[in-house]
Amino acid sequence: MKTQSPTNLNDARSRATRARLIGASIDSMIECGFSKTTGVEICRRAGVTRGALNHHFPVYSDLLIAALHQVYSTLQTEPDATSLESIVRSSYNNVIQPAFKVVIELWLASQNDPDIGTELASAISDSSSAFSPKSLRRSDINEPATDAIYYTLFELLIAIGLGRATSGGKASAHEHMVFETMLNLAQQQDSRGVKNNE
Amino acid sequence: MKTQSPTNLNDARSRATRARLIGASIDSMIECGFSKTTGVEICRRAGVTRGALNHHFPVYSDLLIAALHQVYSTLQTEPDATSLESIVRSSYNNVIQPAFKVVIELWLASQNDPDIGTELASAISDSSSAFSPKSLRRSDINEPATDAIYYTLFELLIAIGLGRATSGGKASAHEHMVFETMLNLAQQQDSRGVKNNE
DNA sequence: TTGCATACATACATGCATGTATGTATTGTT
DNA sequence: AACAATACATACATGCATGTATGTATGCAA
Repeated sequence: MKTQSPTNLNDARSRATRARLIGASIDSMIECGFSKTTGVEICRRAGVTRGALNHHFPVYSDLLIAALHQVYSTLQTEPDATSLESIVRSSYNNVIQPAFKVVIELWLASQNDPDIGTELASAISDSSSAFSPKSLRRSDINEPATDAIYYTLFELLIAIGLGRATSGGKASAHEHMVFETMLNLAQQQDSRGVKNNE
Repeated sequence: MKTQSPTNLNDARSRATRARLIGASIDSMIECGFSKTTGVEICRRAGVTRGALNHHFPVYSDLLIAALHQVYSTLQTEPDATSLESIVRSSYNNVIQPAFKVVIELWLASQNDPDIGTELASAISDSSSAFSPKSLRRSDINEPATDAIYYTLFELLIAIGLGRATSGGKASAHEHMVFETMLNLAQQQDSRGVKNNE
């Protein structure tokens, strides 16, 4: 029978091995990039053989999809943010995470190899929902004239993330200046929004 | 003797082959990315065999360095720009070039593989001189308080370049809004600079 | 025209990643 | 206890990129 006790030993072992493979995939993509993240490298980091990887993920791209879903789940913008400023702060905390480099790597990899785009299509759409400018847009304000501010802040977040990704995860000397500028823009927009709603 | 007529046939042939190899390298890096740009792929595009590549570039990284130098030479910001706005316009025309993707690819590749960073160190320093925020800073204005504007514009240029690189070279639906915002920021800064100089 | 250097092309050996098939030990079921 | 399924490890074959060695044709100089 398929039905087994919930504290199945094999099941727990499988989950642990899967988690280690997924974690090793993320670490490898952060440190080695997308193209140098190979099955051999993942198994080396996870401390298992390729037999284990093939057993749990017969289709290699499924492992990458699982890893990407885990990355995106940790990079979700706070959904209950009320002001644009708070959304900017929350998103900033996302893009400065080392895992954000994986998102950028995937963008470029799927552009360089269309097959990757199709194989990881589900993960990519997940990405857009987590980082789309829509998450930056307050539902109570939607004037076309102010879209530029939202998109500009969105682009600046991406740029900061790229800067971190290309600097070993460390902030550049001027990152804080850019962040302060972003906060100013967000606060101005927030105050305009309040005035418009009054 | 080494001294030959300036219109040496062999010399012209060599230059032509080198140019084709360098051009094929750039094209491959734009279309296939850094990691998938291989000696085989370059030779296939250039229409020569790997023997020719090895003859002209016994050290493979020398070919990449030559290709990157050519990329950077075509992405130089206009040195005689007078206003910040004109510099932004000029830099914008650079980052929307397909070749700018090569710059981003190199940033990530050298981060993923430190060996690449050391091998292509000369090309990378070339990059910093071509895209450093210093090129955005007017020599007549250098107030620390206004640095944030320059760095913010710099980051936005990078973000636009990344957006192009991850969208097949085509502009996103909101790119023009961001560009207009950048021009506004630049014009405001320009007018403040004039007032300060009066 | 003879000899040498240049500019390639071809061929072989090596390393690495992947796909796949099979062996094996542990776990779970009856 | 016997059988079967799970969770691996090991081994083999293949493809691709690279390094290198050698063959060869053309240009150039004496």
